[in-house]
Amino acid sequence: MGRPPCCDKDGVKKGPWTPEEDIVLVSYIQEHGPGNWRSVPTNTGLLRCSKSCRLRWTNYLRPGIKRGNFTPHEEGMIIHLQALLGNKWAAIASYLPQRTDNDIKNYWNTHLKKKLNRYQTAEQPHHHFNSYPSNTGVAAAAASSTTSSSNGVITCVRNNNNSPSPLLHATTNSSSLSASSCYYASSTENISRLLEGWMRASPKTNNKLIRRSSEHGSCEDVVVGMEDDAVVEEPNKDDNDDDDDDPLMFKEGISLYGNMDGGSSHDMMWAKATSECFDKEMMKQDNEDGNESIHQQDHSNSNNNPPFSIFEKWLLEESSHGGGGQVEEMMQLSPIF
DNA sequence: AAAGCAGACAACCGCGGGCTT
DNA sequence: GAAGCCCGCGGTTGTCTGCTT
Repeated sequence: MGRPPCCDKDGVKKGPWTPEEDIVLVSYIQEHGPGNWRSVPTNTGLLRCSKSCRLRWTNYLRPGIKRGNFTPHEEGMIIHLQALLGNKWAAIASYLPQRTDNDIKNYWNTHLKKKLNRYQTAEQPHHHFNSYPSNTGVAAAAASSTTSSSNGVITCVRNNNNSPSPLLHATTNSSSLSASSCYYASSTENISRLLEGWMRASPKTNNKLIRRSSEHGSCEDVVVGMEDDAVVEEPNKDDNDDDDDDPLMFKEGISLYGNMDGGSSHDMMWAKATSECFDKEMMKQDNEDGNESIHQQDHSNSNNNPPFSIFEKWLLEESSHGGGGQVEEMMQLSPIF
C-alpha cells in the first residue's frame, strides 16, 4: 500500500519550535486532549506536520516530564533495561515514567555508550560487546554500572556526570519571548510561565490535564478537574534551580493546564491524589540510595504501569537463578561509573 | 579573541504495526 | 482480505553550546 506523506512537504515549517507555536499547541491540546494528531496542524493553523506536533508534545510539552540530570538510579535502570530489552527505548521509558524515550535514547547515545566504550578499552580490551546477542543491548550488560545485590535489583551506580543541561534556560520575560528566532528550548516550566497571563484571563474552573497510564501500560493524557487551591508553585520561585529532581516539576506541569470547563469532583480527587502520590514517590526516590527504588516505583505505579511488576519478577528471577544469564553476567562485572 | 572541535539535545525521517473501512 | 490511514518507534541528522587550542 502506498503510504501518503504525513504532511505536505511544502509549507511545512521545520526546526526548533517557537514559544508562540508551543502556546498554540498546548492550548489546543488543553482543549481537545492529545491524539488525533493529524487534525492538529489544520485546526491550529500551525505550519507543522502532525508528527512534529506529536513529538513536540510527547517529548517536551507534556506534563510530568523530568529533564536533564539523570540520577545514578535512573542511569542504572537504563543500563539494566537496555541490557535486557535492547534499544527498545519506548519500553525502557515506560519504566521511567518521567523520561521520554527520546531523552533516554539521547542519553544512552551521548553518555552511556561512551562510558561503556571507555570502560571496554580501558579495563576489558578483550571483552567484546558483540559477543552478546545483538538484540539484547549488550554493551550495557558488559558495562552495567550496577553493583549486584541479593535481590538482583539495581542498587548502586556511580556517576559524576550531573551537569545541568545547557538548554534548560527558562524564558521568563517578554523580551526573550519575542526573540523567537533564536534557538529556543522550552520546558514545562517556561511554557507554564508563558501561559501564565493567558491562564489568568480564563475563568476559574481549574481543570487539569495530566498524564495517566491506561490499562495496557501506555500513557494517556486526561483532563480532570482541580480545586483552586490544589496548585501549585510560585512560577518564578525556582527560576535558577537546576535540580531537575524537584518533584514540583510535575505540579508545574499540571499547572500548565488550568482553567478548563467541566470536570467532576471525582476527577478532582483523583488528580490531587495522583499528584501527591507522585510527589511522595519522587521524594522517596531522590532521598534514598536507590536500593529499593524499583519496588517503590512498582508500588506507586501499580495502577499506572501494570507490566512493571511482571518485569520486576523477571529481573528477580533472572538474577536469582544464576544460570549464566545475561543479568548475572553483567552483575558480576565491576562498576565503571 | 577567534577558530575549531566535541558534546549534548531537539527534531526529522522512514518504517512497521494496528485499526478502520 | 486488501487498502487506506494514523500513530508510535528507532535511527539519524541538524544545530546550538561550551571547551580547547
